[in-house]
Amino acid sequence: MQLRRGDVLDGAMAILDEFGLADLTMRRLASSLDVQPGALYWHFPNKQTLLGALADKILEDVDAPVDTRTWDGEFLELAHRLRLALLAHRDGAELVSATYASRMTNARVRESFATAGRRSGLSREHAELASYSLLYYVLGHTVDEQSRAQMESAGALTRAALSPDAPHSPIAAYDEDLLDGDPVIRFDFGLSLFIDGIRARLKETTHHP
Amino acid sequence: MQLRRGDVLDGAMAILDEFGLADLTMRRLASSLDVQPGALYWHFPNKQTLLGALADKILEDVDAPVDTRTWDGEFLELAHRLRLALLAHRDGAELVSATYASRMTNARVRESFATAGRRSGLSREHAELASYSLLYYVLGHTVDEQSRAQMESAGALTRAALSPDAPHSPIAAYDEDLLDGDPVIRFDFGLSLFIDGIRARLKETTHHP
DNA sequence: ACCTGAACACCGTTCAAGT
DNA sequence: ACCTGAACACCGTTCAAGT
Repeated sequence: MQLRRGDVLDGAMAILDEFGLADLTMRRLASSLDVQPGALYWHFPNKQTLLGALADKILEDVDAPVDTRTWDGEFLELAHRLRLALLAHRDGAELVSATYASRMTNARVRESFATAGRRSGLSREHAELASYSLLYYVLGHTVDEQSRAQMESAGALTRAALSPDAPHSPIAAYDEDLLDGDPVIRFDFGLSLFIDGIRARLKETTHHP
Repeated sequence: MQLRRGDVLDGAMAILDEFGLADLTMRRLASSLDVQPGALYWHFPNKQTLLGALADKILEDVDAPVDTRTWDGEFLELAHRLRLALLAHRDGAELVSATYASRMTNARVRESFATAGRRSGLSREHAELASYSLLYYVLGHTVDEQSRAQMESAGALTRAALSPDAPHSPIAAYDEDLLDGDPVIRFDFGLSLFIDGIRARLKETTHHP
């Protein structure tokens, strides 16, 4: 039977989940689908585009309508959904973050953030800016969280083993306990910083009109 | 004369600045230094470590002592320094962001953020968490800003030309003007969100002790 | 101690030719 | 329309052997 665009994407997702982003090569993907590498280039112009489509698939349901009456609840819901979608696939955060940076993924999630920002009372410009800030935070946090989790499951690597050059600074040492806290609580802290920041901005502009 | 570790780093930085991260390969670096590729592996165990050292060099002066009496001024100063240091080299933001994610760069900048957070009155735990949030924001913002600037200087590529698959959504259309605003103002907006968020948290804990 | 030469095991992409 | 075969121009890394 013929190879379909969807099959290529499914095969790519399977390799991602099982072996990670580093092993997701066009050649490996081709051989897992029992075709020659060149065959993939009939369905996708290049690897970057394929990864973009994969990122879109990961983010598929994140921007579904939110059932909340408060704007801050909407932010929280969207941010949590995004985080969970990224964590649902091995290297998911890294993949989406990289394809977002290369503008190969659609920006629907960010637009949802912006819509929530408008609902809060922010101007269009400020809502847009806030949406970028929030996206950067969620992506950065989740890339970090996921890579830490994967390092741990890969055999409890120490910081020293990973960067033998850098002297283990005394400040870095007391990090440990914090890094081991509940990831959702850590995530929510940054989120609350943002939301409180937005709230402060709203008060400012409504008090002297 | 003999090849020194510093020469390798200088050569790497020269390639980065002239040709970008994608062209910074071990083979290209070796030939620019008139040595065989294998020679580099006497000075650095692998490419990742070399990039880590390069990232550290880019961040060298960011965490110098800050001469400000207010904690928010300290945050602003550090964040601005970090942004400028990243923008000072082609693909600097991408490089530092990637090596930070792979934990091959020392985290001194983040620790400076954390110190400023403590000075504001935040608990150690909250100061640490805030420092991560701020770092994610600055890195994400600056990667985005730099890649946009480089796209523009590379010949005014349109969004459509870069991602021919994704339908140009109507919402994305009114972005344009915002994206063209003063980058520093855009940057400061996100920063102020954070700082106001921290301020809100401080009020909370000091009002009912 | 520091580097060469040469190999190993890969990459992404292109494209004439086949069906 | 969809894919094969085969090539092109690269990668990072290793390691015996040289000086």
